[in-house]
Amino acid sequence: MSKKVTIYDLAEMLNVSPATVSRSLNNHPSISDKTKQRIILKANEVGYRTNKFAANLSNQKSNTIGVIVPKLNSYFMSTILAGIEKVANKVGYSLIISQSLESEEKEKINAKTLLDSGVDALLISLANDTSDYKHFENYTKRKIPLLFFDRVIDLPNCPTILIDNEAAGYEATKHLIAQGCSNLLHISGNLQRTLYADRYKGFKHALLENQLKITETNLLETDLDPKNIQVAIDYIKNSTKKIDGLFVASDNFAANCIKELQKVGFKIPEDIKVVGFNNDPVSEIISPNLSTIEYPGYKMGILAGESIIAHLNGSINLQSTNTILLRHKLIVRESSTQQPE
Amino acid sequence: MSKKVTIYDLAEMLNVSPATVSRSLNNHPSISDKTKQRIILKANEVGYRTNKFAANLSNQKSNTIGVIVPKLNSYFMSTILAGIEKVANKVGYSLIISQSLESEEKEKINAKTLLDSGVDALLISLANDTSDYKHFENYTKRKIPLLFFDRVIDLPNCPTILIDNEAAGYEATKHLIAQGCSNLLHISGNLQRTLYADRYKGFKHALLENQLKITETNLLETDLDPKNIQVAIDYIKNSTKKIDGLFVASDNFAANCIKELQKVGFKIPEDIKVVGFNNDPVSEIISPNLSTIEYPGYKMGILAGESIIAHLNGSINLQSTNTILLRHKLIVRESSTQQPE
DNA sequence: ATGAAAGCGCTAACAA
DNA sequence: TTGTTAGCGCTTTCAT
Repeated sequence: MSKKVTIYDLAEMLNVSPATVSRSLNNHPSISDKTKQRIILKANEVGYRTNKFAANLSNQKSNTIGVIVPKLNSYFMSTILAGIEKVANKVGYSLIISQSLESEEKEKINAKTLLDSGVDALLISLANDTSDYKHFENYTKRKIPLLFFDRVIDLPNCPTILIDNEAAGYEATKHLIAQGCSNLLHISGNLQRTLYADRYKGFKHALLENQLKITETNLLETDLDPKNIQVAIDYIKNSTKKIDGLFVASDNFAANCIKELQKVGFKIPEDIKVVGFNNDPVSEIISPNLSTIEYPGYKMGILAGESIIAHLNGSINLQSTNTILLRHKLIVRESSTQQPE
Repeated sequence: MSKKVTIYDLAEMLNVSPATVSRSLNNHPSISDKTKQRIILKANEVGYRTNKFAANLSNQKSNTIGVIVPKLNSYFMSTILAGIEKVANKVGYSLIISQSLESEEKEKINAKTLLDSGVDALLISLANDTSDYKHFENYTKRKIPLLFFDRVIDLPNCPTILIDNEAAGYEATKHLIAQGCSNLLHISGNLQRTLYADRYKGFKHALLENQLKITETNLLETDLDPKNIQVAIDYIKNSTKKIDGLFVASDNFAANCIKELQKVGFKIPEDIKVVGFNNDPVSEIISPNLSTIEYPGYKMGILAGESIIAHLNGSINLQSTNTILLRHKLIVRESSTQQPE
């Protein structure tokens, strides 16, 4: 009874050929509606389920999209994933998701595994660690479309989806300066990733534009892991010139900074004004509420999914659209403004 | 050059049979080490990659585990997923992840899709909506192992991994009572899910034990979505008896409650003491810091992954171990205690 | 220790 | 419109 029924079984039951069954099930135009109906009816009746293994082998495609993210358990990433999943699922693609845990080595292994699994396309946000991109060559070689989002790299023919990080960094910093800050610190992620490098660029641009000196003391490069928040706190406490403005490349890290700074007696925003990044829900929970850059994660996921699927369907040529920039926005809250009362 | 090389190609190159190649690549004992080496060497040299489609078809298994979660973009869920992914990946399983978005209908579709994709096992945390479990029958019928975590249901032969929600609810409530609360409100999730029903049971148990009357006004059933926080705030504001203790089934919702209550003039913990659930990072960001129940999400993921893999390997029989309870812990912070100063 | 050959279940080119 | 048949690439039984 639970023996699997194949198209051969169906063919036999209905006195047609397996090919006719296959065509009917795939709604092939050359089959008469009548037999189509007959076959589909029977198929449902006996609980026929197509064997994807066989179909995949025959088609050399899997209706599956691979995704590699640095970490699954981050609000930002899981929001992007939710967006990707939403669109992929709608059109019948499944997602094979894996995490690199910020390790280049694991990213390479994941890329290989996904390649072997026969994913039709790969979406990826790079690990901080990654400095060599050979593991993607197998994809391009086999013409498997590759799309980078958020943590991107410019590879020939691989589209990227991101925001204008430099502009965002510039706006955040300019805002801090406008609020009266003159000794700014930027807490950055790994500068090897262009998104962080770009935010830093924007930061410097704003300083320069306002005749503020830039030295290496204006930058603290970290892994943005709240576990290591103490490094940042110590840096700020021990800074020779009193830091009065903080631009942090992640809300989560920024919120933890605020909390810890408050513990050691700093007043936010009076002593130090803070702007974060991402508009994570935590930015509205922390008190004072955190100024930040709105980063449309869900939308980015939707767009990444849609782009790759459109490409797989052949309806657009991704090679030509090489970079998609999403709109960001500075959101000003209490953490960076003079309190009126 | 990028033409795919098969075992036939290798066989030809090395003047052996495809069978020998296949056996060598799978490290079959009956092949001499010498030819094994020769074949593996050649395979690497020419960049041979096994075609999973063909292997899957032949083996009728995919080295793939399906996962259905209510929402991808929740700290708690993505933490569990991170745990599952970690162990699965280590032993060569890939994860196909999909989200039900709290809809029974989508859960059913996901279950079907994953079944068709030929997952070797399914891990699932139920949608709030789900009230009928027929969509899992196809799995049990085909002897595909099924494991429920967090949002579980008792199905024959399906193990479940969860914490003792009743005990946790009891402890949280008892703690509030010990802190002097006498008019408690429990903000629950959908009571159709046993985890919420159990927390509520524990809540009632604690009230009863302390001779506190239980009426329906002690319970507010919600979807725990911060978007709908206002419902809870209104409920609290309009309550005839002044609520002085709040046990909320989610930290995220609890944190938003605190924030909004403060906005309308309530003092936390002076007016209302609050205990949340999950030990989400937000619980240490909100001020006052939120008392909560530590819920070992990452560990739950690890365990879910390990259990299902052990079962797939035949090394343990999951049918016998039907329920795994993880340890929880009440964490007391400022949101539920009298401030000394 | 190795090889020959029959599947696994579906698809598609070619025929009818 | 439908059927025949040859793959897709790997695994495995049965010989040798």
